Amino acid sequence: MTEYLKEKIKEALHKLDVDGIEPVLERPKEESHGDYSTNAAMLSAKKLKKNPREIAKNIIDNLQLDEKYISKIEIAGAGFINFFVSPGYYIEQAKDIINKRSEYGKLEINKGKSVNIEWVSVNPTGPMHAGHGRHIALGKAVANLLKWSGYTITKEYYYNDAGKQMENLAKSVYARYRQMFEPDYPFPETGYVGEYIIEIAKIIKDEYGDKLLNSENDFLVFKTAGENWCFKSIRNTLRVMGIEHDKFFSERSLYDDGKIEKLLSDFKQRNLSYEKDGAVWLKTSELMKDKKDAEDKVIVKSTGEPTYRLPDMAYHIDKLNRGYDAIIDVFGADHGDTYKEVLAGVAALGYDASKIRVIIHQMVTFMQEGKPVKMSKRSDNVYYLDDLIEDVGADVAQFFFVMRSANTHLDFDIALAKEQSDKNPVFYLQYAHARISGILRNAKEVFGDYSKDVMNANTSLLKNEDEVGLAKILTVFTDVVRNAVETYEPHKIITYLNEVAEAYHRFYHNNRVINAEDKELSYARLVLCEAAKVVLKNGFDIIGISAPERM
RNA sequence: GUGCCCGUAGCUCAAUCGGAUAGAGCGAUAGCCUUCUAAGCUAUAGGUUACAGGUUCGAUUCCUGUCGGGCAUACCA
Repeated sequence: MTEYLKEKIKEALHKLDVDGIEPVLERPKEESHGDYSTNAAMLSAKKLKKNPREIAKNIIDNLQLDEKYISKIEIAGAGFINFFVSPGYYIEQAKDIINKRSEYGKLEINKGKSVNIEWVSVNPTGPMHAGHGRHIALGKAVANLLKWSGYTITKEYYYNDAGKQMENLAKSVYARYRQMFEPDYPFPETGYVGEYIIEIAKIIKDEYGDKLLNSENDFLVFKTAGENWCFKSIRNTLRVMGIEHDKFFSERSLYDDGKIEKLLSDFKQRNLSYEKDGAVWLKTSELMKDKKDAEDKVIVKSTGEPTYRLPDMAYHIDKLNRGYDAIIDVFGADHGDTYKEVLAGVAALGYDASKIRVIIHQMVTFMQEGKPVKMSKRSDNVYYLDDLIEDVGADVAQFFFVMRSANTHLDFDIALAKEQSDKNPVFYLQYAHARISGILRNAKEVFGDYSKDVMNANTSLLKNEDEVGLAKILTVFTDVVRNAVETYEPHKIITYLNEVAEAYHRFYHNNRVINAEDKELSYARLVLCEAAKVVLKNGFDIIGISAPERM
């Protein structure tokens, strides 16, 4: 419908010799303003040097619309043109929704294109903590959105197995192992203090006994054991969250393939890097001219080890070379500044960095009884993601993390999330789905297998406010998905589903669906139920939560 | 100090490229279960959109400044 009206309005504008403006078509909040509204006349006012209301009249005179769709057109306010859609159109759409089922809402805007989305990418130095949850849930929902927009998608996990952090892990495990024989053996100042390190150390002790006590200079066993243990933990949590990556990309492989050295020499060759104080610097101040006080950044430390920037750039170049049409990175706000340097470096070597889109999300504070939950890596006072999922459930966690816009700070109310009651916003949505499912089960008992006949139902019987209102909201799902896709904002789906659930609950409350005495009306209303179920289910799929048949 | 994000109802947050009377949930108050799931529905109260300017037909949205919060300002990633 949106497309249809837009097209028609443009045609009319063309006839009035107004080209090159993009009229906005929106759904007004106020019902008396119609179902769709456009500001086309206001936008043309300057060009035509006429009163917007007068122009609006001219536009309408030049509009050729199908009466089956549009029942009334009005000019209002400063020059808005309001369109009233025929109720019958909405009702008719419900059958269409049922036919499309799991395809309803899917777009083709990115059909035939490929996208790579990289997220999670937690280094295997420990189990994931609750704060990772937002990142994980958001990435999952964005990945779903990309898929719905038509992309062929590759989900990727990049992990740093070459840097200091892995060494640190190895040292920590070694220290815990040795402490089992020598309780006074010192634990490294910057070591990982979590309980899990002791667990890993025990595994090593079980396998090797005391044979590795003198391996201060060869941490390989400890590193490998640590990495394996941590990855197992991480993957397990991801599995519980319903996430499976297609590819795990190791930072080390970039070194092994010589890509780091190649990159370094490329920068040198182009005179984009220089040596100072024993380190190699990248001329980021020149590469990022639009940023006022950009400083040059170190890419190889004076110790000879590259900083994270170099492998990060090499990694992105690798992805670009793999030929994706788009590359998505999901980062927390703590990485908000650094990716710009990485992109600048990539672009400086002639790669098309505009293909890379970075989604930044702000941090999370977990609230318990009105107070923030303290988390400290130093003291092992960590709220792990596994604990959170155990406390509130995977669905609830997923929902809460995606519920809010990513670029605003999130307060996660654990008590509210735990609440198995009407206070919990997840259940409001899932309950609508379960409720419909219950009615459909009932319908089967009363009418037998009704599915075929329902498609022939006499939907002209549906005309009260609740019925039309529900049908109306169901038809805009595709527009909502498109909007969410374009902005990479899955929370918009939740806001919308809330409206769907609201419309359904109201409909349910005022209209009995199943009535053995009135089969015709029952069937007509079952059409609405089926269609509402499809929309809820498809929406849940995108945000990544389950669609319960019973609650 | 500087850069990024944010400031909307008592609390947590929405608000379609700048649109019409700024909306939900929680909390508060008052109602609704002999009828398909009351995890529901209905109604009421609650706002100078942090503050001060600017841009224009029109600003929560864009620009400037002030105040307040988060993150980043490493040869950690």
